[in-house]
Amino acid sequence: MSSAAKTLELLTYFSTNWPEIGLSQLCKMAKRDKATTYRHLQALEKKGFIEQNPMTKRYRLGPAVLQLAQTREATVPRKLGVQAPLFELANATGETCHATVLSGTTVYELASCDSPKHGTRAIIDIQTFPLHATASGLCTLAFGPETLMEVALSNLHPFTATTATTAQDLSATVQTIRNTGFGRADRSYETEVQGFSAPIYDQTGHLAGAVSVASVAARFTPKLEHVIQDELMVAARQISKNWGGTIPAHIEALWAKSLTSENVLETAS
Amino acid sequence: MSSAAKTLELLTYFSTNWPEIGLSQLCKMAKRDKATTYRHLQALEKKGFIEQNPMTKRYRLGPAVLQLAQTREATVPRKLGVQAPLFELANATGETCHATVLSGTTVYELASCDSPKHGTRAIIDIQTFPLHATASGLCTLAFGPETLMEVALSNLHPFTATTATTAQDLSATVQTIRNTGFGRADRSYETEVQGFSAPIYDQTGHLAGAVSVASVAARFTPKLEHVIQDELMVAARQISKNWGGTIPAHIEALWAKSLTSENVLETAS
DNA sequence: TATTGTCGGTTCACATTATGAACCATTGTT
DNA sequence: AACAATGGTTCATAATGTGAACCGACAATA
Repeated sequence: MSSAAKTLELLTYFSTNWPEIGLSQLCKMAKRDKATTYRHLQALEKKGFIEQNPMTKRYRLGPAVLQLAQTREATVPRKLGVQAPLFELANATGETCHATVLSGTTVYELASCDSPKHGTRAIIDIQTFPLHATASGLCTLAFGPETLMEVALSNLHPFTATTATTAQDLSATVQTIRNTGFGRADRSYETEVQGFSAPIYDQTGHLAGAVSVASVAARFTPKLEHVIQDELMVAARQISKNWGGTIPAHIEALWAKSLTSENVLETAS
Repeated sequence: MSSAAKTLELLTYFSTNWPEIGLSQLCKMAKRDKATTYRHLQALEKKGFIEQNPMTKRYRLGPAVLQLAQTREATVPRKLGVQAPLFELANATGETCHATVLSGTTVYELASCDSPKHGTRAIIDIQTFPLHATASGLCTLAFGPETLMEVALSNLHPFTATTATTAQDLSATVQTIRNTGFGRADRSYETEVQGFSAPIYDQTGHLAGAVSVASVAARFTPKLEHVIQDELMVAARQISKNWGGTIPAHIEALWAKSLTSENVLETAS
């Protein structure tokens, strides 16, 4: 790994829960030598990516990141295009919703919205979504570039008892998603949470991200599933539109089929 | 310069005016070898700091910066504490206002507000403020850590005819500021712009940034100067309060004196 | 007061890593 | 067809990164 990559990696240890980190602490987290870590921190500090709290001597994120974020959002207004549909989705489903973006081979959280009374809230803990265990990740895996599968297979961390941990399991899960048009994670990341997800597309015509609903398994019902899928389609279409893309025909076809079969179930019950 | 620093430096070339940059172009800007730049870009991309537009093959800032910014602002809500006072300042003075933060030895733009009809607007061009030529920079130099002077002296770029270009000039300018409590840049960064600035403090008790007014020299009058200084004090006090600090007594004393002498002038004229 | 542990930060011999001239493949222009 | 861009790759060279050991300061413990 390049020295630059190691340096950048240090930034990922800063989070809302842990905003200030001392040198020794950071060494432990990153499992690196103190001298090395110190030099990396120096580089980051010199460029304004971190700064040292003069009181505590600990490090925290610096002003440079604000500028970059401002430029990014002015260039590619992903967050802007996600706010309203995500709020609607949370409102309609009564569950917590997320929007994620795929960049390279990583699924990043972009925004999150609690339902239904709260507005869009700040990202709290998770910053990247595991490809093999979350609805967003699986959805991205199913409809994103083929090369993602290798990355996913290289890290099949078993979060829960139902997490896919073999290539066979994972490929079966992905296949199901490719057949239905919806990502689904049945308590595979957190016990007691069912995730549903739909793909988002931008002007390139490729998958750009995913929108998902995290439903508490306890209060989950087939009727709710129906509502979630329904609303996910609406949200995915709207966000794609806001991002300058459209849902590809083959996905729409899957969704149409899915709806039909659900209607059949509904009329049957 | 460390390889990590070089890598980070690439990020600064992305701006709202120039959001997407190709490999060759970036090489020219950074004056580096193509292979080197390419490897650096790879590192940045792998960590999500940039991404490649699949259409144009050009690079742009990635999603990772959004997360860092979110964490930074959640940790140290600088922007939040600046918005309202800056708007008031722009309103009251009728000029464009800026807030800057000092991080390490660099003065970063934090927010900017056009007057009086426009709201707070995005940062457009400048991202860091030269210490020796801008009101914010000079103010920071005057009331910030002593070590800044070395940094300032190492880069006395002559922006205009009145830019301080010698150690003597600069130290005289700084001395004046230390006597008045206000940073001032008389067409030393842009011809036709008079800058005024006041220091901001946070909970550490040290200077944390500056708030400034960029006044068009053409429509500048002693009366306007009075208004600007008056409003700068209000803004600096409020922002310092929002950042958990207060204006130190010696600065307040300078301001009080400055006001008195102005009143004398006023009654005399 | 002496001891111990931890902190942020520094040194220097060692070797991994970065570097850039020259190269290739592709695309659009003249 | 020749040319000039582009993004991307190779490999010998050399600069840069690395980490065990060290330092001084501070805090808790005995």
